[in-house]
Amino acid sequence: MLDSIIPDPIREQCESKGGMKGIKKKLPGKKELGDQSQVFQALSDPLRLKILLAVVEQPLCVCLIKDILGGKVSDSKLSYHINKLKDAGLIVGERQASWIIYSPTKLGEEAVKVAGKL
Amino acid sequence: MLDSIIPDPIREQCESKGGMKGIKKKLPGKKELGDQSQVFQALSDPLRLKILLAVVEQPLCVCLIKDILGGKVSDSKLSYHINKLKDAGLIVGERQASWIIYSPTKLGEEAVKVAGKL
DNA sequence: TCACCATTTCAAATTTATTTGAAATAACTT
DNA sequence: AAGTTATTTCAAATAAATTTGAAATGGTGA
Repeated sequence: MLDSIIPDPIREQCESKGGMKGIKKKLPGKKELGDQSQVFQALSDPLRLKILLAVVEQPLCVCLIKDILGGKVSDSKLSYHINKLKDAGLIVGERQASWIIYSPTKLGEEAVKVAGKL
Repeated sequence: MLDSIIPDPIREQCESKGGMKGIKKKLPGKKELGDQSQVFQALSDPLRLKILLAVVEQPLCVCLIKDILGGKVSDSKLSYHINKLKDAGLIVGERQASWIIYSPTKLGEEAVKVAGKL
């Protein structure tokens, strides 16, 4: 591949990095890519992002999350999105009497710091 | 809302933060949430993540990106994914003779640092 | 136990994202 | 100008994510 016709400066840069083989080796494997993209996918919806940001401000039960989102979301819809965040490991829910209180995980806290930079 | 029946510790914490109103005010608006989630959505696919990581290692033309991905992607598919990254502002392409060389933007570089933490 | 509230689950309908293959551009070579 | 290579565009097909509404679950308190 490196010997086919490609821009000269690129070829040189590639070779100084061990060629295509060298570059490929630095990239994460299937599992790591899959895990990371699952987290990003959980963050890829404005509603979910807002939910995460909210519980980072303050752990909340589902009904208060709903209140924050402004009434335009059904319970089942909300539950679906909460689950996506949970499955991605961004939040956890703990039962307290009738309610389930959601709070961010370590990963969830990281993620919002990160979101701020983008 | 704050006066309906919810767990006591939660109510107190909320009130110390200016109530639901206070919490809502700290959350980003529609535009900001939308922009951030678009970036996350671009990162939410393993193939795209790999493309971004690759061009961060080394600016590359499409054909070399294709090589890195291991031949299992068609040109049009690859082009589609590259476009998503471009639309999200994570990479830019610059023409050099016959080729278009893709490299990360500032945002793209940030994003990969971030991915490492997740 | 019964009725009630908070939340989740399920399957069907809908929307959005991705894949495919063929055709279009764009720049280089002859 | 015609041919070749790199890359993109387009529309149709497929697949995946989201929304909906109804029904289920699980805890609480009379």
